[in-house]
Amino acid sequence: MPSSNRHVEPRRKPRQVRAELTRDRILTAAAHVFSEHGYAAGTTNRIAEQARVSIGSLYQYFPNKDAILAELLVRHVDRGRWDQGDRLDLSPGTLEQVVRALVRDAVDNHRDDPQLLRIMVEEGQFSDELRETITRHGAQRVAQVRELLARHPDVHVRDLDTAADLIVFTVELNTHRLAASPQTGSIETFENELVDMVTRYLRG
Amino acid sequence: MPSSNRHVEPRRKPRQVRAELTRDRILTAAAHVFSEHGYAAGTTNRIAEQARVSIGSLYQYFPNKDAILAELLVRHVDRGRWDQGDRLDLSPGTLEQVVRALVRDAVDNHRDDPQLLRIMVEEGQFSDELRETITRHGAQRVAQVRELLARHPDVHVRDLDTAADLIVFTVELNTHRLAASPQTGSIETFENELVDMVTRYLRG
DNA sequence: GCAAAACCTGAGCAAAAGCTCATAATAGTG
DNA sequence: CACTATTATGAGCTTTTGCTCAGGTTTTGC
Repeated sequence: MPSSNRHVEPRRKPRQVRAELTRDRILTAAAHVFSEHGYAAGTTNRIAEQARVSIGSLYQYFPNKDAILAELLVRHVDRGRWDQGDRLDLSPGTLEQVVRALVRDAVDNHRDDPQLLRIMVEEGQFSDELRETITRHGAQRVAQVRELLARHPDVHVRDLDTAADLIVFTVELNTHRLAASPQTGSIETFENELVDMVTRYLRG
Repeated sequence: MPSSNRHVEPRRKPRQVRAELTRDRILTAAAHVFSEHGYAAGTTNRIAEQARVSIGSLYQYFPNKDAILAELLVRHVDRGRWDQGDRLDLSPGTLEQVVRALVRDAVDNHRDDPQLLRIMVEEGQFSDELRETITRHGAQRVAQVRELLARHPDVHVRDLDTAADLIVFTVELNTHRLAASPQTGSIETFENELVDMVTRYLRG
């Protein structure tokens, strides 16, 4: 392929509704194709085909393939920010209730397309700026959970930082897996056990 | 690229030592290149270059790119099988000791090249047969852990199957992460917390 | 209704990557 | 040493794929 990343800025800015629609069709198709075939095998032609749009149209709205993935990631992060603090901030109740809220939050955040998220995080070649955003986003969440734990009287662990890190990651990954693979056991059972594990850990 | 997977059988069978050596050089180089650049960007030419071997030689021992990854995976699985039961079978001691052994085992199993393992599992396009092998291998391990838990008097969980599944996966994934990313905190601290989490969970 | 702007199309170009094959070099054998 | 089997080489063929551009269609503004 020709050297990627030649253009960096977006192309045309949609001015008509149908253009906005086309853009959305492309993004939806891209999400579908990427999560189905992976980033490398998700060709731009395949995306255009899936979107029922000509390849030319695709390149009117996105300077290159990377930009499409980047846009998908930005959208995901934005949506995450939207309902971020809601459930967690000042969430009261027993430790178990807090943990359960945490798990539910993670599940909700991955409901749309877990495969895609995985690909975005693991296969995408992003700019340093975007990578920075991702990292900061993760760190922010860990910090948020840390504060939550610090405030709860029932939490007894040696090191709050490590604990927050550990449980955020554990919940995240198990959620990934739960959503991604056709699970053998029931979802509720798994959620209960996960909540139990984290809760008992935090209780000391 | 030309349609992959045209040949399925291996090519030449090495009859001289130097051939065996070349084959090994290729595999070693492939492991290096794949874990460095990912599967898609790990080109066969790059592998050959890294192995200081001509591209022609590479294709004398491997029918196509996929076969190289497949061979790497087979080798990994075989090596895993080798020291599988050793530490775990009939491992005595407190629950915490058992769990710690479990964690150490996972760490050891990923020590060689965690990046590569990730790529093999997540980016590789394997035959159904090979996928079957991977799945069976995982299920076997879960079953093994399940038995271990069943035997220990201090284990109190609602559902042994789910518990075994949960902790195998959790330990696995956290190990992945620990090994793959330049960790912020110390390794020991993280291991201790992970062990604590699992132990407290199992204790009920 | 009409011109301009916005939008869409898809054949095809150029680079990249998988892979082949004719030929050369090396190792084994008597 | 001579002869054969095995192994190694790398220029280059072929396919794939990211992406362009010349030209057509639709929408908007007047």
